[in-house]
Amino acid sequence: MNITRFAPSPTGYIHLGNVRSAIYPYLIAKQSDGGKFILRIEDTDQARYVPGATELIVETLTWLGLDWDEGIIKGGDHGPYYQSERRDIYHEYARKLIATGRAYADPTPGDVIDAYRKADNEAKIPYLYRNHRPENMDLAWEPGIPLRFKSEPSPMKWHDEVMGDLETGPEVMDDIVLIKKDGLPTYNFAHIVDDYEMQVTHIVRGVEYLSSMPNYLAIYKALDIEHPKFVSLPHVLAPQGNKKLSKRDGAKSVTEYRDDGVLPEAMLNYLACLGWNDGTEQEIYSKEELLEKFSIDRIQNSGARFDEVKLLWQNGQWIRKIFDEQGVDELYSRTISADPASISSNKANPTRDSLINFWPDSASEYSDEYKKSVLAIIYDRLKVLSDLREYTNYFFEEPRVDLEYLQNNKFIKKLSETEQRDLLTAVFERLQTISKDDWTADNLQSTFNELLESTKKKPAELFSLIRIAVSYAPFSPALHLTCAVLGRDRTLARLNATRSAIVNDL
RNA sequence: GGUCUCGUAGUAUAACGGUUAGUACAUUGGGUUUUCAUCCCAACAACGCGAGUUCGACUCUCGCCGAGAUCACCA
Repeated sequence: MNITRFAPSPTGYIHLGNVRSAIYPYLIAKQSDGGKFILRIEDTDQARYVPGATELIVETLTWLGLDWDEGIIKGGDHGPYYQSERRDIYHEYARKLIATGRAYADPTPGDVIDAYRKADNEAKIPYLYRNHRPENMDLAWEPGIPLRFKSEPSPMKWHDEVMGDLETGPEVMDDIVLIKKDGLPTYNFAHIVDDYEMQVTHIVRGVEYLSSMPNYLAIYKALDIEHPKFVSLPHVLAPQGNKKLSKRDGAKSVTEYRDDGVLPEAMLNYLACLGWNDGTEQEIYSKEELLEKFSIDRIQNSGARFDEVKLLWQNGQWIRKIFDEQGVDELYSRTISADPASISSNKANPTRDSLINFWPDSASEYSDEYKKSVLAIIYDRLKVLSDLREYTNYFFEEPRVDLEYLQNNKFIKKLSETEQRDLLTAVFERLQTISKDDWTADNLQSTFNELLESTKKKPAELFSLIRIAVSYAPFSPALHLTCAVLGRDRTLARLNATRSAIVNDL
């Protein structure tokens, strides 16, 4: 049975680099029988605390469908799940270390410590606090005085589930701070206590913690507790350069992608496969398939670059997949609400922007049924749902007649204006004979084919002319489908409007 | 600087020590009764370098080079 946790600090939004360290532990926990995924908030640094960050974390996980079994909001047997509320627990463990002589109170002022560091750096010797231990090592500790670990340097060996067998020499072990002046623990100490208390079996975190491992291992040993398995994830790199993805360099938050119309399925799929694969050539994975196929030993151990183009490609695949497998109603529900799940499952914590509308403003006065019929013919060319705003205007508002549009078209510009007028007249008159009841895509298709014969025009010429006359858009779905959805009245009116404009121009 | 990690096409990746080094995105070209997109076909394009082990190395070992991480009373 695997117990894992996602333990972010509430210091801002969650970007793509962070989410993977939520997805993988989620998969590891949920693919084992009775496994648990815990959400713990590491808020021991009050200076970096950003109001609203916790809500954003909850919102992101909920949107991605990474529901936790234990943690904030939900509760559980090992709470509280905010580290700031677990002070007494940390102090209890701290006193154990003091009792065994493995921790000491250190009142040395910060500026003195800085001076040590500066001197060592200038002397070009590695700065290690253990070389500067205070004179009085027996000072009684009480909250208000920093508490340090008393290291006993030795070589360390350990196993990492991703990186393999690792080892370091004694030179990296030091007297790290366990409890800060404000009485709260450092991450270094807090996570060890919490993971033990919460019975975590796998610590999944970024490789940046690798260099602290020897110190952590020493603390586990000093506390005489077993450590969980370590799963170190390589970095997600920014599109440019070789830096890891970071907020500083403008990494977008997960919620920004949601607001652009990226589906949670696609985000989960893309990120899970960034640095992991199951050895087959499969590209599209649902959450269920990931749960079935994910394995720690196939996690990549080199950094992976984030590629937005591929994310958007996968999103396009997912838009089609959802339409094909779950139907237009399901896809439509995604276009009017980015996250229906968060609204129902998270009433206690209503989130900002939980209702997102991806349609053009002019669509608001149209029925759901009409919008669904538009969606059904345009969905297979969407990369993100917000493409609807640009691609579907002409279904909801009258396009502006612009003859230049015709003149700039590579097919239509070959036709004279009189030819254009005559063709539109012919099309108009033929379509007029179709009754409202018979105005179906199939009938329109055969009618257009008839017109092709009777006018002796190439499809590229005739269809482009009609297409532009009814849409004035750079592109549109297949002509017969577009006209069928637009309806008889609108199609005829638009053909007529363009024809009149040409006549006036002559 | 110390310590640690990583290194297959532009990107993400595959390949019991034996393959014409595979796949996907991107790019380029072509095909489908219109456009854009989808879809289909094709092309381009990679084992960082050097030794060693071996009949044979992308794969194992060592060195080098390159890239990254970390060295806080931040996580």
